[in-house]
Amino acid sequence: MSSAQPGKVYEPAQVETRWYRAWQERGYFQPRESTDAQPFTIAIPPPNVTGILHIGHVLNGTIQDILVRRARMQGRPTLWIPGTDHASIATEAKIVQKLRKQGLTKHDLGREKYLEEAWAWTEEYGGTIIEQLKRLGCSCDWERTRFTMDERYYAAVIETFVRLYDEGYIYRGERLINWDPEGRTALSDEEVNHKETQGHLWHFKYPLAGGDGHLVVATTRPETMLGDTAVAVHPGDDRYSKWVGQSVILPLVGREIPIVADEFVDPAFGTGAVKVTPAHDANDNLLGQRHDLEVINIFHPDATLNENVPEAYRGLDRFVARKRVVADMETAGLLEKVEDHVHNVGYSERTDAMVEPYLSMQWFMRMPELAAEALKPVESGEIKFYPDRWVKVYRHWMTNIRDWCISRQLWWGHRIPVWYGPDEEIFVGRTEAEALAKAREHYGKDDVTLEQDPDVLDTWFSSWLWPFATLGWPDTDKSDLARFYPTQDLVTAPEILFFWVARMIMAGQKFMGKVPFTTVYFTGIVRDDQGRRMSKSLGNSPDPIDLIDRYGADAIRTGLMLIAPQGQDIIFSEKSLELGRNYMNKIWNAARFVQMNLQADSTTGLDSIAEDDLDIVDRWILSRLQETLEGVDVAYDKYRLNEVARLTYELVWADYCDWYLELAKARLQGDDADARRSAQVVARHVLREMLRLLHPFAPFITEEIWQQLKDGQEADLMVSLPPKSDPRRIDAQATGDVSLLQEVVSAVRSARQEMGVPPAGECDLLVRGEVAMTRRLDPLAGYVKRLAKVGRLEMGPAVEKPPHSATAVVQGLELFIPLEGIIDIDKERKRLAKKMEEMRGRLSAVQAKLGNENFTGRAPEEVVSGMREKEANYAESLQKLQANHEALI
RNA sequence: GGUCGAUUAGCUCAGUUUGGUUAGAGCGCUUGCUUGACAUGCAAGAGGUCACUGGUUCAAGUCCAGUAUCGACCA
Repeated sequence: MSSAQPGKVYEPAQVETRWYRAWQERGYFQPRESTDAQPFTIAIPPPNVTGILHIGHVLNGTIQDILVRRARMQGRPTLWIPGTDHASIATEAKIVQKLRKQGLTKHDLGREKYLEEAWAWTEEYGGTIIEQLKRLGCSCDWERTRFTMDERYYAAVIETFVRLYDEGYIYRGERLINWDPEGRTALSDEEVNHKETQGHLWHFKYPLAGGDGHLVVATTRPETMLGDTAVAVHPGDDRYSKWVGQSVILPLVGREIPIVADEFVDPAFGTGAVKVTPAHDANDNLLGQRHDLEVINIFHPDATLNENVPEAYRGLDRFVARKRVVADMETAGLLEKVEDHVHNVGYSERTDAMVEPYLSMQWFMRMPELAAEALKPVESGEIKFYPDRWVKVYRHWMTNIRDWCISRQLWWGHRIPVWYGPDEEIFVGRTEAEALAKAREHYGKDDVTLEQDPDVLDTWFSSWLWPFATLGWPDTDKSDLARFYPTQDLVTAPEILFFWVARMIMAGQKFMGKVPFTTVYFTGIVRDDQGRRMSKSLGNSPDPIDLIDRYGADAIRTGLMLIAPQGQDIIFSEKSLELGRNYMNKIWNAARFVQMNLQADSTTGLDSIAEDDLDIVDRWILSRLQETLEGVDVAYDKYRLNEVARLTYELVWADYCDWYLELAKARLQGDDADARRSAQVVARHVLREMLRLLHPFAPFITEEIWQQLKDGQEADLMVSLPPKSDPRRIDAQATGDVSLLQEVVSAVRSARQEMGVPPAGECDLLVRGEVAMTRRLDPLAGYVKRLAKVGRLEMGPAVEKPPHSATAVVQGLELFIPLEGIIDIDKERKRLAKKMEEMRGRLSAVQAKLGNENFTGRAPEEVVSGMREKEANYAESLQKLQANHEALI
């Protein structure tokens, strides 16, 4: 693969498509064949099949790809399984909406035709998000892409239902469930979002049946009064105790209903008397059971009123009915007052319709045992959460869990494998034939007609199998399953901790006998620059593909990771993408520079240079590289990817580009052939190691540069090795001396700039200090001259301060820059005064500590001696600054 | 109401796990620079009572308690 002469500005578009295709063609996304190394597997959190990529997916996908690419470079057989889920309710809502535009309902079409529509929809929009993930650079094994409605996956879902039913975990019952009148389906508790809503508290008078006076009840939902079957008060409430056991006449309906006493009633809320609607409120339902109250359902499935209410209200929508009831009560003189009231109202996760507690026959899964089992590995640390505070949230949910309503009144999904006999007898089977066989045996005859349950299963009832159903379960002998289960890391948003993560753990234990992963990384939420959650309705969600077009995938990945601390929300702004883009451009140009300086004999490894031939700045950058590698390993172990990104960024930009390459120029552009070659080899070596380090974050640009720098026979970077750690490269002497050099250079630059020395002109520099110090600086003199634009450099203990010079003090060294005719004495005096001020501050802070006997007596010896050393240094510096300040003429 | 998180420079955030240099970065701002890799750049500079109040400690941005504000989840 060849590319044109690299330009000054990195252009990602062409590089990215070219490399993605090449990797795919070379089969790098598939796990390597068996090696001794332990496989590394990640199952993607399946996005909705008809969904499109948003910035949250970008964050999530980037993190997974970083982990996967690192593992792959480490030589592990690596598998990232991609796929999508069918998003039963969301997809169905879209299709129903589309049909509505054509004036049709799904019932007009019939189940079969409807499902054809759904599949057509899936074909049309499905796969978009998969293509988008490719643009991001995700190294998923696309040949193993799975969909929860695939034939094999479907069979796995049915299999689990049958097994769980046979074991008694799944049962059918009439319960008060969360009903979504928009989607016209039951929901699980987790699919209900509670939002604070501004409402009212209406005070209604209910006349006593005895004909003498009335009771006042307060309610937030007036329309449900039509289904009231009691009024309740607290048993200890003196205001009402005389009426307990009597009854009231329900206004507008005329029904006589009892007044009951129940501990549940809060005497302090409203009037202390509440209306009781057992069919439409969870608490009222429990109360109704205790008092054996009648249960009157007043709603149709679409939340219009049914035949159980007076004729005038029938067919009205619940919100229309609310107004009508209030108006009628007012007309009847029974509305005492209305108060503003903020309360929590449940809304459907998917359709945002107000959820109606609704009495209905549904299928449920018994949860407490599964939950107790699934709590153990998280408590014991077998599964680790990052950040670990989610353990507490998990524990709370797992110990307060309720049974899971798994049936949905939808058609798009896995149809419940239950058939009913003419007498409603239940037959469960993997196929109709299996159910029929059971039925024939049960009834003792062949001529049996069965009807299948029309409902489908909750989407999460299929995605909880994701880590093993994607690998071929229930075919347990399939090699994928044996080889890649359990997976290692899961990367997901905390909002689906209960929906998905917890249930996957349960399913893994139940069906595989092993937990499905060992690490769960919870990402934060990506917010806009005003801190708001990204959402379609707000229109504040940028299109990631557009961003990739404009900045490049690498820039987005690195930009995002630099600002994404583990598990914290991210305030997204294009500024961070600019940062990423500039960073990529920086690397590009560093590589360009290195290449421009390479000669045929310098494309060799570091070991081609004798240790003695390494310059001190070579030893320094190699030491910095090593420090970074060690820090990066620690950060990876703790899943602190932003720290990995930051450490790498600092090495690349601050150490390598700003200092090392600038320092190396002296040799690269000099006449000494050996020095030139060693600089080339080290510059190339460190660059290559940085490419390895950065590859998981920025796969495209690193591969592109790698190809330009690699030896002919070397592997592509993506399947190459991680950077090689070598603790012997840590070099304290080089680090110390180079940092002295940096301080001297910075001090001279600062004085020059502040005194207004023309940038192009050279100045002289005189350094006065002890021989031990100047000797350290001696070999670096050439670098000082070059970087600080110094002409004549003189060092020694006896150096005289020339008149009219600017001064600086660095680590006890006095720097004099003669500026005859240029220096502004006043300005220099102020500059020095400021430095002295700063130094006095430090000195007095240190002296305060040392003056405290408790400190000298109780702090560790090395802290105290360190402090004394500091005191001496500060005092010396201050004294020198002061002397120079006074001597300023 | 319960639980958890956040509060550090004008803005966005690191740093808090394991208390001990002069609290860092990017953006923005000021000044200078067409420096033979890069103006998507280089150099220099300004900018911080680390939300508040107490406590522990020789020592607190860091540990503990409380308060305030914002946010998330649960009820």
